[in-house]
Amino acid sequence: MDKRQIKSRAAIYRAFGECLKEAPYSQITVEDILKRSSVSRSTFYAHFKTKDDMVDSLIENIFHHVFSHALHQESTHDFSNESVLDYPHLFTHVLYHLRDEQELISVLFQSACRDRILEKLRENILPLVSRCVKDDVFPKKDVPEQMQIRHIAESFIVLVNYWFEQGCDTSPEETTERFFALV
Amino acid sequence: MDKRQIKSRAAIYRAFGECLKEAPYSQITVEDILKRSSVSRSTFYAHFKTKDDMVDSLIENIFHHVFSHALHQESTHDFSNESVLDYPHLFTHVLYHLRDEQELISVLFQSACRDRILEKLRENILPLVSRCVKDDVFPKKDVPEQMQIRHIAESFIVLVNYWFEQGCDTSPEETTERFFALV
DNA sequence: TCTTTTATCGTACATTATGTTTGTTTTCAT
DNA sequence: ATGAAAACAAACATAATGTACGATAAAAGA
Repeated sequence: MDKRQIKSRAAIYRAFGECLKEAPYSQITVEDILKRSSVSRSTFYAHFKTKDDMVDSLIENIFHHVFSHALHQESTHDFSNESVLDYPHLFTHVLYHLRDEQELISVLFQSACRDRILEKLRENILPLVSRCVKDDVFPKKDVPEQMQIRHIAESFIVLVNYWFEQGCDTSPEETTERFFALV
Repeated sequence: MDKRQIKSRAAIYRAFGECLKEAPYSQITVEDILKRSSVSRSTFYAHFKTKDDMVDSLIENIFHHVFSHALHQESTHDFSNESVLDYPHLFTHVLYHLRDEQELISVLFQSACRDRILEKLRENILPLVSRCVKDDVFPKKDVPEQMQIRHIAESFIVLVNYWFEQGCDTSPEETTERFFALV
């Protein structure tokens, strides 16, 4: 991607994050973002169709960073031998990357975008948890398997939420331990 | 409240619910709601400051119905004797009332309002779960108590979510059983 | 280095949404 | 029946949205 595009997008993302500290999502206008980022109106609309579209792109961007490594580990892992993935390490890994984006994610968690970022987290975590359950990493419960998968995935998500609320006060390793203690 | 006010509000709520089936939340304008509800602009603004305000009021309204009975049971319960509240019945009760509002809640769950309605559910469920944990209804885990409370409350919420996604296909009683099986 | 491509900018503009105001009509409560 | 209060219609100022265009600056490629 062109250097200028990267710069524009970064400026927009940053400005939006700052706006979110001062006003609720629905009250932030494209106008506000333009002023703060010093990006011109036409440039904004050259990149994004709407404000919503911009936020989707921002969230996409965050999770690309968070999960690209985890996915890489998965894809390079040799499934032909019977060994099981090191799941705790994988979750810890995800937590490390989330913490890297702590400032922006914290703001998003407190905003009306919260749902969209949690949805994205869910989308990325579900396949991971799904494989865990199929590998019998967790004790089976007397409920439909899909329900248990959802339950465990959501447990991770709420843990992440709690973790961020506390300002990521515990280490990713410890947080993973707590996750496994809970489910 | 005046009959006319109730009628106006109901028309607005209904129209909004219909709009939500056709367009994402942020694209729905006050204009759309006015057309659909046949309520005049000035009336809308006499009731609500903004669209967001209207949604808050709508959600408040739903949960008033859902929780007013449960809270009543709690408040009339005699805490002076040592008996413990019938928690499973209480959760079942909440599920019954949620199911009564199934149509509207289902739409809200799929919209950008999702987060606000879940937040409200969380707000109402947390005190209930909090008391459960203090009454040792659930097995203690080796994590901070607040974290466990959050975890269990969120488990209930995700269960409700799942339940609605499946079209409330199981009975409230059975759903409560599953909840207790999970946590 | 020179040229071509492409992103950004500035400005202007049409369109649409917001929120307020005013006077009138209808409906409710008593 | 009558007064109080709510809904209405219409008009309005203000502000946001999204588009268009030529000019300028920066990056990419030869």
